[in-house]
Amino acid sequence: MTARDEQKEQRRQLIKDKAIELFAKKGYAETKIGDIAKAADMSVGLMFHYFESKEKLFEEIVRYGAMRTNYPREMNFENPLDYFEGFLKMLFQYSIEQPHIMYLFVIMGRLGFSESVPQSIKKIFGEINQVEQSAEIIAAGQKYGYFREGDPYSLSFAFWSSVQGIMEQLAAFPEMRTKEKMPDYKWIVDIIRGNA
Amino acid sequence: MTARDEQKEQRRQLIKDKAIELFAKKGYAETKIGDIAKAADMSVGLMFHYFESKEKLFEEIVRYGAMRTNYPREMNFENPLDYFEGFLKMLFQYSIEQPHIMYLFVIMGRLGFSESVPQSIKKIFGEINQVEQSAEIIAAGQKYGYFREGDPYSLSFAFWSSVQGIMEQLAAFPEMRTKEKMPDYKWIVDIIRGNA
DNA sequence: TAATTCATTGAATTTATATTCAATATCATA
DNA sequence: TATGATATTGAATATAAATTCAATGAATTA
Repeated sequence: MTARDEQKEQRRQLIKDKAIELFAKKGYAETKIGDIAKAADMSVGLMFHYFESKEKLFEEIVRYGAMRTNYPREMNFENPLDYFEGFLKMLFQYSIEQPHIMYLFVIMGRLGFSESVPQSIKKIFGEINQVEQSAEIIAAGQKYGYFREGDPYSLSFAFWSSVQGIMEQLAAFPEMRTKEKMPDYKWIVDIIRGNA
Repeated sequence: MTARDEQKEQRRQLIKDKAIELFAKKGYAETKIGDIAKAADMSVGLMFHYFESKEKLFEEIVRYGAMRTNYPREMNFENPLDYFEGFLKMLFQYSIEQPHIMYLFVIMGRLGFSESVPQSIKKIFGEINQVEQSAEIIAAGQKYGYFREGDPYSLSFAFWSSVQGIMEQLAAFPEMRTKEKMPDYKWIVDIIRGNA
């Protein structure tokens, strides 16, 4: 890769980074190309040199987000509780160091709604189904008493919805993003764990 | 009140109802006046007969939402746990019967972000501080062992963020809004209760 | 019934924003 | 240094959505 290509890649990355933050904080429609340009300190015109359109930029971010918010499958764990504790611990940790991951989470979580999101993007999203996957793990774990009683899918839904909510509020209130003030991941795992 | 005034009030209410659902599902910017008009089965022009502008309509909804999502202060409770259990039980119940309240919750919860929201609206929002109020109740309750250990503000933040997340996901996935599939309010209260 | 007021529409206007484009500057390399 | 390629800008254009408005229809009241 030539020096110029690297430069180009860095510029693109800068734009994506700023856009991720803005899309997470304000949503797709409320984020104007002008906002992103200003955040990345460049002219609006230049944005179109790097990205074909606002939609394509968003699509690229979603594609990236799909990768980044989807570790669980790859994680290996001792027992099913570890699956959730390990993931949350990591997520909360990362959120302080690189708000990045938190923003991606917010963006991905919102895709469920938005009837206005183009089909190509919804498709990427549809392929990940955190709730479904986790429900299976919960169902299996319940047999060994790792989780509380209750419909596994509902438990999984409650758990991931809460995680989503916390990521969103953390995105909105940066003053909560310190070691001291961050929620403890164990509190959240207790949604599915109960006193099992 | 004359018959015509009543008629007018009903029309305004119809518009607000449809708008609440749309604003909750798609956000402010992505909800077009045309969308609301279509949902309320009237012309776009007529919308402006009833509401001065999209922003004023939104403001009115936020004002209404501030009232509806802010019961806790008025609730009386035996012990501090009741405060949260009672509120959540009611909220989840209502969400099935009248998605209304859920949508309002979503709208209110999102106001935290949106730097684009006009000042007048932010002001209404700023006056409610669920997290702050609840933190006090938690702090008081901890002394008597009603809640788990931990920073009261963080606990309150985690709790309300989770509620927010659940309301949002319920708004997005109506198939979860049945007695059987709804999360159990006790699961969520366990965030702050732990095994205390 | 006539006059008045309100409800409603669809088309015209304005405005905000995405997108295009021609011109210029900067960089890389022969 | 000259040439070509890429980066960058600001202004022009296109587009979509909010808002206004004149005209029409329906209800209400004198």
